Amino acid sequence: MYTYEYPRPALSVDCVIFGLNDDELKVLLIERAHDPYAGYWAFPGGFVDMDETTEEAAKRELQEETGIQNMYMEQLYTFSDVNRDPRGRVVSVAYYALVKLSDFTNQVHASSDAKRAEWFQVNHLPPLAFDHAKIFEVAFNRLKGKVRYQPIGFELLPEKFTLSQLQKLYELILDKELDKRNFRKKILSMGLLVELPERQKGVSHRAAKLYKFDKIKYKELEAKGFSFEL
Amino acid sequence: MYTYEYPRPALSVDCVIFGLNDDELKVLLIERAHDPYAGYWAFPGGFVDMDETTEEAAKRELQEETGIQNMYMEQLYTFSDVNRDPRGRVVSVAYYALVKLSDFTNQVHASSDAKRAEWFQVNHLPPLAFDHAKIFEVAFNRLKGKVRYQPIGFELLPEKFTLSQLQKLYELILDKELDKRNFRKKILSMGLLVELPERQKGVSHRAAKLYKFDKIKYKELEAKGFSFEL
DNA sequence: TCAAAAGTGTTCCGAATACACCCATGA
DNA sequence: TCATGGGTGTATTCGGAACACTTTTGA
Repeated sequence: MYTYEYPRPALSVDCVIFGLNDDELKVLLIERAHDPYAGYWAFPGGFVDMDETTEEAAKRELQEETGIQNMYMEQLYTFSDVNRDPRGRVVSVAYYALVKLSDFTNQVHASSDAKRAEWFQVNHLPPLAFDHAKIFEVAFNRLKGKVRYQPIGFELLPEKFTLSQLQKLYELILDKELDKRNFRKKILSMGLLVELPERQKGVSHRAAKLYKFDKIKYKELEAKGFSFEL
Repeated sequence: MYTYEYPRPALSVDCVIFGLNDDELKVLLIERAHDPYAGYWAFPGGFVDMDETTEEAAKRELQEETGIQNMYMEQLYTFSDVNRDPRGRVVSVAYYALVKLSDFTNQVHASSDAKRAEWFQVNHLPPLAFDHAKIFEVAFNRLKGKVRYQPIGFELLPEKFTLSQLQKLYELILDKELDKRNFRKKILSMGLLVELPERQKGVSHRAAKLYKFDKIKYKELEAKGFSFEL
């Protein structure tokens, strides 16, 4: 038991994890087994330990609940509505993360807890627990905003990707169609993509060239004041 | 005394308040009377009560410590380094605020506590307590970023302002000179400024027209997909 | 009459947009 | 041989950048 002179809210973290599956943008949810909100879905999360930052807590929870590691992660917002959790005062620091879904088997095995984890398409989410619908909204808007002026979209793609995959990704996130020629012209003119001596395999049409994102070059350019924009 | 099954970090808020004084961008700091960091300066802040959101806490602290009310305020970031406060584990949700300094007497009277509050120019800050230098850095960068694609600069100016004042403000925040004609052309072309039937008074040169920002029109345009950009 | 800031248009250049056809591949 | 997506260039338009002089006012 721990006692304090003044009352303290509990502090938790929640993670909105985006992944790209073929032509669909998805988020990872976990089904709640117990009340409150038994049967509802929620973002993975948990309480912050005393010897870890909130970011460390978010990564730990993610690892524990889904086995996912080493993803791109960023703080989203802190949610502190007094009644957001019926069990009592809980303030939650939300993070959002981008993962290369291709790195995982299609189903993320929920961990120890025998909780069920599943990827849902972003515009077909089931009923969410707590204020998680609000959290998702903030996360998705942040992603839409950020993807345009920082090259974080690549975090969702496999190491090697085609220009069409990249374009489709942007079309999904920004929710509008882009012109193929203009898109290619612009993205290639930045000089951040490396053309690989490889092509797509096993497709029943002309095989596309594969590219990878040159992170090192991006860091260099960024330091010189270059700004990614799409 | 309050007792919990698991230990909990304390939860506080800190506010970075920006104000514009003539030709200088300033932030409000409070001198610490006691250890830790006695004699250092810190952003106003305090602990979050159980019946208020973090945003409410930030506004309350600001009101208590400085008397400032009704300013533009936005959540900045949550700082959770394990050792950021030598007294123990304290997680702090930081906010930044923009105030019309013209609304206040030049010196903000520090409140009850007999703490000394003072406005400092943003590039001549005294030594700051805790991780407040880091907080300031994040806040200033956020301001620089946000001011370009949201019309928040107006929150720093008086109701009625001249185009030169507006331009100077942007030059200060973005830290670069802007061309007068291009600036005016662009800002006026947005149709968000209302020309008032008034002019500057008591200046020893040609008196400038006064304008005000049309917030209602901005909301309308924003809803239609217009995006402010400078 | 001087100093100091207000106010005002045009030209040029580069980037964004619009747009259509042939190519390679496996089924 | 057909269906499917891969790959490519040009003309036009629009917005950003550069740039200098006249006007007004109070000291």
